Amino acid sequence: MDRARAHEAGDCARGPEPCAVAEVLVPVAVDQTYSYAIPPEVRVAPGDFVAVPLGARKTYGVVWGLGAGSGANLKRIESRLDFPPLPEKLRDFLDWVATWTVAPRGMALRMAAHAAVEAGAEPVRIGLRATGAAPARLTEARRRALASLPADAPVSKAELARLAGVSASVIDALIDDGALEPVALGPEKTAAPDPDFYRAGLSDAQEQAAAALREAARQHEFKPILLEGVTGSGKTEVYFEAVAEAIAAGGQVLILMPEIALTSQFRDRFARRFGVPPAEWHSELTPRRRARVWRAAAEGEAKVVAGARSALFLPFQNLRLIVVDEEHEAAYKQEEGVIYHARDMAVVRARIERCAVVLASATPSIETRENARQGRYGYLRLASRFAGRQMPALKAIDLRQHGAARGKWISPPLEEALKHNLAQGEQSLLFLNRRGYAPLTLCRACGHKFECPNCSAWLVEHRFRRALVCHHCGHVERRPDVCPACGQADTLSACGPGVERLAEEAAALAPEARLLVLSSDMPGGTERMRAELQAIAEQKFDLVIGTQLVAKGHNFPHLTLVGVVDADIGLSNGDPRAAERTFQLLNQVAGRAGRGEKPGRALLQTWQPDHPVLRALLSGDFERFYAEETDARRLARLPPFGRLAGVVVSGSDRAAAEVFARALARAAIRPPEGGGWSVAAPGAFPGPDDVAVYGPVEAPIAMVRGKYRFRLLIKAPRKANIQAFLRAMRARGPKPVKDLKVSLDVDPQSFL
DNA sequence: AGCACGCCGACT
DNA sequence: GTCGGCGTGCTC
Repeated sequence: MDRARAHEAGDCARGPEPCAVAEVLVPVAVDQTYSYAIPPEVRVAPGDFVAVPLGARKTYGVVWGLGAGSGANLKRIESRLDFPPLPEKLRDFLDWVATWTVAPRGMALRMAAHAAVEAGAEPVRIGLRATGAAPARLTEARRRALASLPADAPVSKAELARLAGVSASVIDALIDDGALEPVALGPEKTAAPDPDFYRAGLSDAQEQAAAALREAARQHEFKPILLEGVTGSGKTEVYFEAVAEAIAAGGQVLILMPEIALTSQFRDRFARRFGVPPAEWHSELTPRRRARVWRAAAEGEAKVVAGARSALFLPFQNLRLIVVDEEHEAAYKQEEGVIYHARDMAVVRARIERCAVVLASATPSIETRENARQGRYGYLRLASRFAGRQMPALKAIDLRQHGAARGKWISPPLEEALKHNLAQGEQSLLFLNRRGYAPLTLCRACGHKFECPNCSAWLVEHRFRRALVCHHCGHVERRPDVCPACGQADTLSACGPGVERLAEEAAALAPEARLLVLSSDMPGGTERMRAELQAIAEQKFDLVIGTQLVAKGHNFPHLTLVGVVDADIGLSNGDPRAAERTFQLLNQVAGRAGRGEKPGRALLQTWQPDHPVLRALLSGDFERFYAEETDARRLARLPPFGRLAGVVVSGSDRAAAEVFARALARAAIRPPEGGGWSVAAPGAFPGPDDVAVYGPVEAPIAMVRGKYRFRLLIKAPRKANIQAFLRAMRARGPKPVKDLKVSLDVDPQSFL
C-alpha cells in the first residue's frame, strides 16, 4: 500500500515514524487549518476531535482533512478526544458560514464545538444491583430496600432510597454488607417523541398544507417552503405533521425559535402532541446539559431539538427537517462574534443536509415572500383562523382628535373600551414597546438630563427598582431625590411613558382589575415568565401590560381586547425595514386577541392613521402592502434585489475611529485591478452594476459601552461577490491599532 | 480567542 | 532597581 492510500484507509498507525499530517482547525480567530503530525499511536479521521499544542497552550481542534508528507518538523497531535466526530456536512456548513460572513473559520468551529468540549467529561452515574448475597442482619428497612430494587435495571442510590422510603444510610449499610453492589450506569435515556401520540383534528386547509409538508419531510431532498398563516391559523399543528413524518422516517428535526421565552411554552405544546418534550437548546442551559444535548444530537439520540439560533450548529447525524418558526423575527440575527442570520443559514444548512426547511410566519419577511413568489421556495397558505374563529377587528384611534390628557397615554376611546371589556369580565392587553417607567428623566429647575456615562443615551427610570438604567450597556444607578446638577429637591420629572408608568395609569382607571406588567427584564427569569404566561392563559389577570414579549406566539384564549398605546413607534427611524417591522409587530400583537371562543378586537392609537402600514393593517389588504414594499425595495436595489454589508469601526478614541473609517472607505472606493467590480464615484448615483460605498457616518447612538462607532454601508448588485469586496477592502485598508475594531456585517438587519 | 513579548510608568 | 499595565503579534 502506498502512502497516500494508507492515509485514506486511516491506516497510518503502522510504522514507527509519524507517517502523516492532519489539517486541524482550531477554535481561534484564524481562517487556515494548521498542519500537525499524527503520531503512530493515534488514529484520526476527518471530523475527529483532537488535543493539540498551540503556541504556549494546549487546545482542542477538529481534523478538517488529512495531508501528505512526513510531518517531520511539525508539532504533533497529542491525542484523539472522546467526542463524536463532527459530521462532514456540518464541516461543509461551517466553511460555508465562515465564507459568507467573512469570519475566520476557527470562530465558526467554536460555535459548533464549544458546547461539547467546555463541560468536560460526563460524571459516571452509579447504580445499584443485588448481588444475591443475604445481608448479615435483615432489618425491616433493609428488607424494604431489597424488595424495592427493580429486577431488570439498576437504580441510583437516591432513587432506591426514595422508592423504599428509607434513608441513604440503610443503602450504604447494605453495600457494606455485600448485599448490593455498585455498577456504572450508561447515559440517561430519554424517551423518543411518538409521532402518533396525539393526533389533533386538522381543518381541511390545515390538512392540505400538512400533506405537502409531510411529503417534503419524506423526500430527504433540499426543499424550502414558506408556511404563511394568519395568527391563530394553527401553523404549529401543521408543521408538527412534518415533524411526525420526519421522525417516523428515522430522521432528526431542528425547530428554531426566535427567543427562549418562547421555548418553554412551546415545550408543553410539543409534549401534548408527541408525548415527551423536545430536547432544548439555548443560552440559559448549564454547560453540562448543553454537552448532553450536543452529544444526543451527534449520536442521533435526540430526535427533535427545539432551540434558539445557535442550535443551527448542532452536529445532527441525520437531519430531515428544519423549522424556522416566526421566520421574520429580527432576533434570528446574531449581532456579535460571527454575525449571521439564522433563518438564511438554516436554508443553507438544509441545502447541504438535503432536507426540508419550513419557514413559518403570519407576516413573512419581504425576502422570504419574494423567494416564494419567484418559485425558489414552496408556498403554503392558511388564510383563516382555526375552528372558524374570526380575525380580530382592527380600528385606529386618531390621536389628533382623541388625544390623551397631559401626562397620560390612554386616550378616552381606549379608556372606554378597556372599562367596557373589564365590566364584561373579559381580559385585555395594553401593548407598549418600552420597558421601565419613563425613557427620560430631567430636572425641571435646571434642565439636567440623566445620561449614561458609557453610552450617548438617556437613562431609563425603573421606578419599581428605584433605579435609572441604561438599556444599551446595563449601567444602573440609584435614582436620587435631589438633582445632581443644581441640588434642588423634588424637581426631577419623568418624561414619556414606559410599561410601568402605563400600569400606574391603568390601575387608576380600573383599581379593581387584576393587573400584570410583563417585560423582558422581569425578575425571576425564564421560569417566572413561563408561570406568568400560563397564568394569563388561565385568566388569572384581567389586564396585561406588556412589551413586545407578549406579542410573540403566545396563546391567550381569554383575551378579547388589545390596545396598542403607540402604533407609531419605530415608523420613523431611518431603517429600510422600519415599515415592514412595524407591520409585523402590530399584526402580531393584534393577533393575540380573539383566539378563544369570543371574538377579539384591537385598537391602535396613532398620530398617522393614513400611514401605509396603518392602512394595510386596518384594511387587511396585506397583498397591497407587500407589493408596495417589495416595489420600493426593487427600485432602491435593496435586499433581496441587491446586497448590503455594514462595516462598523469602533474604538474609545472617537477621532481615531473616524479617521480609520475614512481610510477604509477610501480603500474600498479604489479597488484593486481586476477585482471584478466597479465602484461608483463618491456622491455619484451608482449604476446598476456598481458597488456603492456610503459613509462613514457616526452611529445614531454615538457611544455605546464607552466605544465610539462609525459606520460604512456597502451596497452591491445581487450578483456581486460582496464578501470578496469586503476582504479586499480590509486587506487594502490600514491595520487597526490600539483598541480600534472593525466588524463586518453581511446583510445587516440593524442600522444602529 | 489566548498567551507571550515588549515597552512604559509607579513603588515594595 | 522590579512589578504590572496594556498594545502587538502569533499560533502548524
